[in-house]
Amino acid sequence: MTTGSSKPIKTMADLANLAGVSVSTVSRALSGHVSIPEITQRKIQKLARKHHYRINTRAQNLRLQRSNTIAVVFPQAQGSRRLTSDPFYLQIMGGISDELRTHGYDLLLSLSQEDDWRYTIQSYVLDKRADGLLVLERDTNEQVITALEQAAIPFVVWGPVLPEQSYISVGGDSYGGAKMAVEHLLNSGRRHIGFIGGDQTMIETHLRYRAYCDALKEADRALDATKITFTDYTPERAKAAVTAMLKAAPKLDALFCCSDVMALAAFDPLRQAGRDVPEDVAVIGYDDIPLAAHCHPSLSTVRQEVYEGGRVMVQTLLQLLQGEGATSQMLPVQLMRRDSCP
Amino acid sequence: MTTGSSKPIKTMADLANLAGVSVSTVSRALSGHVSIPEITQRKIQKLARKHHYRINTRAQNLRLQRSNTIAVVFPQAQGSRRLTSDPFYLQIMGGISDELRTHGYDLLLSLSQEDDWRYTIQSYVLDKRADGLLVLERDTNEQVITALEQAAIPFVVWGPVLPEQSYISVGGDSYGGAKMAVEHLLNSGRRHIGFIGGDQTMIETHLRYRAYCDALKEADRALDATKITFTDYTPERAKAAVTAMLKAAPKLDALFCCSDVMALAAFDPLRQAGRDVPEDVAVIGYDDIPLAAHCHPSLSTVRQEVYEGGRVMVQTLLQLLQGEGATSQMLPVQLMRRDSCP
DNA sequence: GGCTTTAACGCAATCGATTGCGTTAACTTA
DNA sequence: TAAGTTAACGCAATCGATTGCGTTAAAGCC
Repeated sequence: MTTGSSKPIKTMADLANLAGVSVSTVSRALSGHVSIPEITQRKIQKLARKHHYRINTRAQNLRLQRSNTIAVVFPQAQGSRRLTSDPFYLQIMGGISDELRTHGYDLLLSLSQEDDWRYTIQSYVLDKRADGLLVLERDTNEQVITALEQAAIPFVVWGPVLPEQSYISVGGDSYGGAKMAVEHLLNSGRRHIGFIGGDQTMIETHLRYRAYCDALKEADRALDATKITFTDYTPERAKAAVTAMLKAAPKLDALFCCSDVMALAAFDPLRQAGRDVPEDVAVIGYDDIPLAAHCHPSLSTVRQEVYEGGRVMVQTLLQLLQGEGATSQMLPVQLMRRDSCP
Repeated sequence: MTTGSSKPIKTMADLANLAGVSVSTVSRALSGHVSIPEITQRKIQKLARKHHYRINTRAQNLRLQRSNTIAVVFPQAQGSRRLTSDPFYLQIMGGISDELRTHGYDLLLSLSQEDDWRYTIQSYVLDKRADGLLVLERDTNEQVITALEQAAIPFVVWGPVLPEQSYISVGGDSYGGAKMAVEHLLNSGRRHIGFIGGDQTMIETHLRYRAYCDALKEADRALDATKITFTDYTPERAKAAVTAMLKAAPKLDALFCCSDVMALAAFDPLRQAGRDVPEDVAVIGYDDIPLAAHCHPSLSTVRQEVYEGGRVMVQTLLQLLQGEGATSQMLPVQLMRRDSCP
């Protein structure tokens, strides 16, 4: 076996030289075009393998007017640090990454601050660096979605599906999940149920809050503003919120939090106030992050199939890109009963 | 103001037409070349802005033989799910992303399984889709690093700096951090200190284990195999490890864990066994994830400046790419004394 | 053998930029 | 006014691929 490695084969031209044919023939041979006899195809393919030749994807994409890349953006509100504190995002990224790879797409990541939105959109899609966008959190005022729609950029948003929405989203059943959780608290005999959510303008928080209200109403319980807090999806803010809530509403006997990270952070002020979980205060979170089942007490929570959700987002976006009609999808959620509210 | 939007300006040729000059002139005007008088430069730049023209980065990069992109790979060992369970990774990604943006680089992400390593390397760098690589966890057997070195691909690894290493890495002082932690446990009067780490072949775990051994030795304590477990960086495995350890070593009065997620997962089996934290068993973790300060009891831990670490990795890689000499960096760590071991 | 058919492959334009070099016209100088 | 200088800009090659169309030569047919 004489692997005469005279010079590295970097381009099709190199390979064409070596094979004694033209670049066109190499291109067609590698892509299996009919006009090249199988014998020649195999010969050239073999040569390419031998010299570890790989098509330059970027040149190919330029020629083919595509990018074979999907950009993922996290439009994190300014000041929010949920992004770097919540494993939720890692799980969804795992699903997105795996699914993109099976389709041969690259993943361009942008952990952008709110300010950078317009720039990000233009820079990624108008530059043709990405074929489409995956948006992992709604902008609070939906400016971004409007911008994306105007720019005619294919995109899929993570979030609950609303009846009248003009864009496509994939997300868990926020309303249903929260309803199950609050009803479970009510069924456990709890009467003073607190709510801790993210920013009020977030659609997810909004839906979960509505579910909370509806569940209380159906149980003939009145709303009590002292037991309702809209804050930020971070442990710090959640902790502060619970501390304040305990002061304002000492009879609190249950807590529904819009994320597991917030729920876990609630344990500390509760214990410091002498309340046992779940005996004195039952707690239910949201997401079912890996730690939820393995903390103490283990956390009851609404499980979202987030990894699967990431994969579905990709599938949906690719359908959009291929011009097939795609539809929003509401993924089922599941109440995980654990020790914090058995 | 007559914004006659006849047709969208997508390419330099469009813009050149509009301005009545050649493509070359537009190119030079936009890049501020001296041979174009300032008057013309400003005129063309203004026109470009007016029509929201943006240079096609991919074409530009092809021409300039660069990619302006850095790829981040997570060589997760098969079966390990740390990737999608540990906020550690999110923090480091935040630093990487922010720093890359300030330098105008794109971020290509690959959450690859071990199998895909060779493919990933070839596909990203040999295809010239990325100028360099950031590696977020060492392969257990360092095969990958060898492959990268052979392929002459610029890369920077996250991890502790070893005296004789041939490549460049950025990481916290694993040995020093662990030493501080175990010494703090000893100073608190603990005598039966357990160790829970990741895979034994992981350099970080190895260094922390050596620090643990050295600290015990210096305190004239013998090693006890029943109090040492090498497992996986996930809450499930950590929990199982602690349960087993409590059976085998009932006198356990302290626990040092190689990640906060493992430490938090240790709380549950400890409590179930009737041990209070920190009264009966003190616990120290590693990383200082956001939740650590806000759980109950709040977690003592070794803080790594992970966000900053991500930024340093990028800076180091960019230095490498510019041909400047770059050096490995050991970032300082800090013992955060909280309630789990005050 | 001459003509048509067709298999196999090459030429050259193209994707959207950059850049060395050549060209044009205005300006300077003798 | 003719020759030389220089400012301003265009031509065309180039990065590494793809592809419509044209060309060549062998094969088929009468």
